[in-house]
Amino acid sequence: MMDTRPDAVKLDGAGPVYDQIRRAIRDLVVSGQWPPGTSVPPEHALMEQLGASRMTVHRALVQLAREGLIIRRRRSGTIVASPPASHAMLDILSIPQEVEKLGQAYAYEILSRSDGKPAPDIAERFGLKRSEKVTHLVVLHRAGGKPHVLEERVIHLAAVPAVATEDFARVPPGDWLLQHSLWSQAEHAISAVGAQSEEAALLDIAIGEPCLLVERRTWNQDRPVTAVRLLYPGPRHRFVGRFGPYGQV
Amino acid sequence: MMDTRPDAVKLDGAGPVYDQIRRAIRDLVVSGQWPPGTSVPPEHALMEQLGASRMTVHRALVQLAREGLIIRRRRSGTIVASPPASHAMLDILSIPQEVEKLGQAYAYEILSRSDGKPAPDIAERFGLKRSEKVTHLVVLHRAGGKPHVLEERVIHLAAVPAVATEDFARVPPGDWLLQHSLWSQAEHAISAVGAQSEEAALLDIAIGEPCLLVERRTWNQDRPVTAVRLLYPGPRHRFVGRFGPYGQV
DNA sequence: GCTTGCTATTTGCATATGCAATTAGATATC
DNA sequence: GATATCTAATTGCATATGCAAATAGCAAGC
Repeated sequence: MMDTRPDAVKLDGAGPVYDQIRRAIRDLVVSGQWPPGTSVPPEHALMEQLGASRMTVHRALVQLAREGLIIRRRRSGTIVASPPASHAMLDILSIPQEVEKLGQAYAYEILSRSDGKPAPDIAERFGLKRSEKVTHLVVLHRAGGKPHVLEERVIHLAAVPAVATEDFARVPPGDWLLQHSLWSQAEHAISAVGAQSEEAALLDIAIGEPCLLVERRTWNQDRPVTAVRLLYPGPRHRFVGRFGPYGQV
Repeated sequence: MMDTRPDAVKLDGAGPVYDQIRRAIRDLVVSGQWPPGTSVPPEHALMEQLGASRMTVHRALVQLAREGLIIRRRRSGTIVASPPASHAMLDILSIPQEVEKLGQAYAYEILSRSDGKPAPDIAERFGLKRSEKVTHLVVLHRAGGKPHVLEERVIHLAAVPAVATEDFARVPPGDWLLQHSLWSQAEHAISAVGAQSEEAALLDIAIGEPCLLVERRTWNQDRPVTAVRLLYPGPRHRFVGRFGPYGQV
C-alpha cells in the first residue's frame, strides 16, 4: 500500500458548507497535493474532521464524483481520479454574433435557394436520399464588407415545415432555425480543405487556398433537421477554447 | 400570464427515484413539450404528484439547474431555461491513442531537440522571452507508417525541470508531460494553414496543401508549462464532436 | 491450493424535519 | 397614486435516521 496520508481538508467559511467542502477537496486535487490514486478519507472521517453531517459531506463528494475528479466505490472508498482525455470546448456562436464579437459590421446574402427533392450532387454531399424533401441554401456572410464565411445548408422540410414560407430576408437561416426548430443531437466535424474554384471566387481567395471547414448536422430524436457546411477562408479564422483538466472551465 | 399547464411528469421506475425525476423533466424540456419559459411545478406539487419526499424532488431539480436546463429562484419558482450558446466538445486524445483508435500502427520519431534559451524564430513563433529556458522538440508521429502529424513543442524548464534528463526514447513528449507535469489552464486554437516547404517534405504532401493546425498552450497557476503546434495534413484529418443542447452529451 | 460464505466497511438512496433567505403580491399608509 | 410594510410561497441548506447495495478481507471447509 502507498502512503496516502492526505493533507487536511480546510474550510474557508464562505458560502454553503457542502460547497466549501467541495472546493476544498477540489483545490487539493487540482493543485496536485492529492495526486491521482490518493485515497480520500471516508465520509465518516470527513464528517468528524469537519464537524458536518454525513449527508452534507456526501453531497460534496457526489458532486465531485459527477465532475470526474474522484471515483467512488462502495466498500473500496473514494480515490482521486486521473485527468480524463480532455475535451476542448469551442464556443459555437451564431455567425452574426461571431462577427459582432470581432467588432465588424455584419451582412449576409442569400446566393441561391432551391426547394424540393435535392439535386444529385447536393444529395451526395450531405448524404441525403433523393426522396427527402429539403430546402437547399447558399449564403455568404460578410464581416466589414469582406467575405467571412460561405454557408451551404440543407433543411429538412419534414422536420421544419415552416421553412417553406420563410424567405430569410431579415434573419439568416442559422439564427432562424434556432428559433423555429428543436434539436436533441448535433455533430461537428472540423477539417482543413483547399478552396474549390467557385468557393474561392465567392470568398475572394485563390483556388486551393486552405480553408477551415465546419460540418454540422443536427437531429431531433434521430430525425435529421439540418446539415450545414461552413467554409472559413484561410488562416484568418481560428476557433479558440480555454479549459482546465477534468473538463472544468 | 401565459398558459403554463405542464404535461404530467411520469416516472419510469428505472434506477434511483431522484434520477427518474431528473430524466423525466429533462425529457419534457428537450422534447419541446416544456418550451423555454414554461414554469415547472413547485417542489411541493411534484412531491405530491410523484409521491416522493421534497428532498428527493429537490435533488433532481438542483441537478437540472446545475446542468442549465432550468432556472430556479426563491419565491418566483422554477422555469425552463433557454438553450445557451452551445459549445462543441472535441475530444483531445493523446496522439498514440488517436492513432490506435484509427486501428493503425503507431510510431514516432524525435527529429530535433535543443535545450536552453530559444533561437529567435522559435521564440517568436511561441511568444517566448529570449531569457526563458525551454526544451524545443520536433516530433513526427506516424500512423501505419505514413506521417500522421508533425509536432513542434516547447517545454518550460522552470515548470518541468525533469525534462532536462528525459530523452523521450520510449514515450512521446505529450504523453510524458501528462505524467510529469501539472496544468490548470489550457488554450486551444484550431485553424487552417498551408504547409510550408519543410513541413510539406516531412509530412509527404505538396507545398501549400491545406493542413489543420492545432495550437495548444498550457499553464499551471499562470506559469507557462508547454506550448505545442500540431500540424495535421489535409482533409485526411478531422475533429469530430457530438453533443446536445444545454451542453449535454 | 481453491472455493465458498460470512462480516464489517463504505457508499447510495430516501425520508422527515426545521429553519433561513428571497421576494411576489397583498395590504396599509401617506 | 405612490410608498412602505407585511405575509406567505418557494427554494436553499443542514441535520438525523434508517436501510440497501456492493465488496474487501477474512475464515471455514473442501
